[in-house]
Amino acid sequence: MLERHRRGQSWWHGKFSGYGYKITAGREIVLGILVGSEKHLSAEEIYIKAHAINPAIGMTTVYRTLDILIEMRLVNKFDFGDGRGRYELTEGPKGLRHHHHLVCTSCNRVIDYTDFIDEEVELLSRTEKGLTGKYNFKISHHLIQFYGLCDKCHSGREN
Amino acid sequence: MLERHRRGQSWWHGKFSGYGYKITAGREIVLGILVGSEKHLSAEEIYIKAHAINPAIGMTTVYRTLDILIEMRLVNKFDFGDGRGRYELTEGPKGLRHHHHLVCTSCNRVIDYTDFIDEEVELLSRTEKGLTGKYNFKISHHLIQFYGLCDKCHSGREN
DNA sequence: TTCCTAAATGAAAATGATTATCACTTTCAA
DNA sequence: TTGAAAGTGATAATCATTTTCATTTAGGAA
Ligand SMILES: [Zn+2]
Ligand SMILES: [Zn+2]
Ligand SMILES: [Zn+2]
Ligand SMILES: [Zn+2]
Repeated sequence: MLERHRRGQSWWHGKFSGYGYKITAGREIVLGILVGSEKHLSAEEIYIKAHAINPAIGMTTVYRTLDILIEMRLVNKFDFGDGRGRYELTEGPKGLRHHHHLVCTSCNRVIDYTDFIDEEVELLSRTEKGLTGKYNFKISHHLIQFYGLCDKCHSGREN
Repeated sequence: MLERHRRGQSWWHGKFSGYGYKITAGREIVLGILVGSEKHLSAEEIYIKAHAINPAIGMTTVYRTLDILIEMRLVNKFDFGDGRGRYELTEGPKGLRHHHHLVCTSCNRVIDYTDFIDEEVELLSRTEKGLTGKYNFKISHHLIQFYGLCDKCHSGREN
């Protein structure tokens, strides 16, 4: 699960061709940026980084690449309430763990947490099974977010 | 918990003034529309209904009213991936039950489900407690969505 | 009830993220 | 090597949401 990373061919090459997509410089750079950051990047932030690496890359390619990465389930898109999409690798290489989010409704800060994840995921998979049966829905992934006020935003208030 | 609904004063009047907001015709109509629909309405859909009731109501008021309803935790805003916000009453009058969503990534259909909710909510409240302690985060609400393909969208495909 | 002022409003313009267009370039299988 | 299909960037277009600002209104005080 980890040793395929040091092949000459990057681990995602097979995935791309499996979906009928070509491997291009722009796509490699965008994916590389996501692999290299822990943060939840916006399309523009990715564009700036990509553009710094190779100024030939345009915004359009960033969006289009993100779309196919999402389709291939390599990337998740989130909405944290700040008016722009936020992109993050699904659990992938780098030992990135599956996690959920705490979102501050005041300052939009996002905290990843992995505590309680095992229990949550266990319940989710049971729920998934039930829902799949009852609604004949083919579930591919889930989203869990808690909203509230982070420490900085609720200190100094009474309620 | 239910008897206050048949007062002359609507049940939400206290809530508005408690937050320092005035009660206006536009706000009453917007809230009334949300109370009267099961669907997850977009701002524009609400605007159209509101405008039909009272043509003086503008789009701006719809957005502004939704903002304060969210602030008062009477309404939740969702993102189902179709590029526009979707608004729905939180559990309120009408015996509206707390529920979660199944979102079809192909046709954007949304199914509310309440099955398994009790178990989920029980786990969530334990998780909440843990997260509140560890991250000093004041949690006010949560979001759970499952994504996948609805029956219509995955019939006739192999994977 | 009348008055007064902060709050609320609508129309219109502005914003800003995302998407569509289209002529040009690149990939890759044959 | 080559050609068709896929990919691309610059630019314009879209379109949901927000801002602006002159005007109206809600609701507490008198
Ligand atoms: Zn905060
Ligand atoms: Zn995250
Ligand atoms: Zn569907
Ligand atoms: Zn719902």
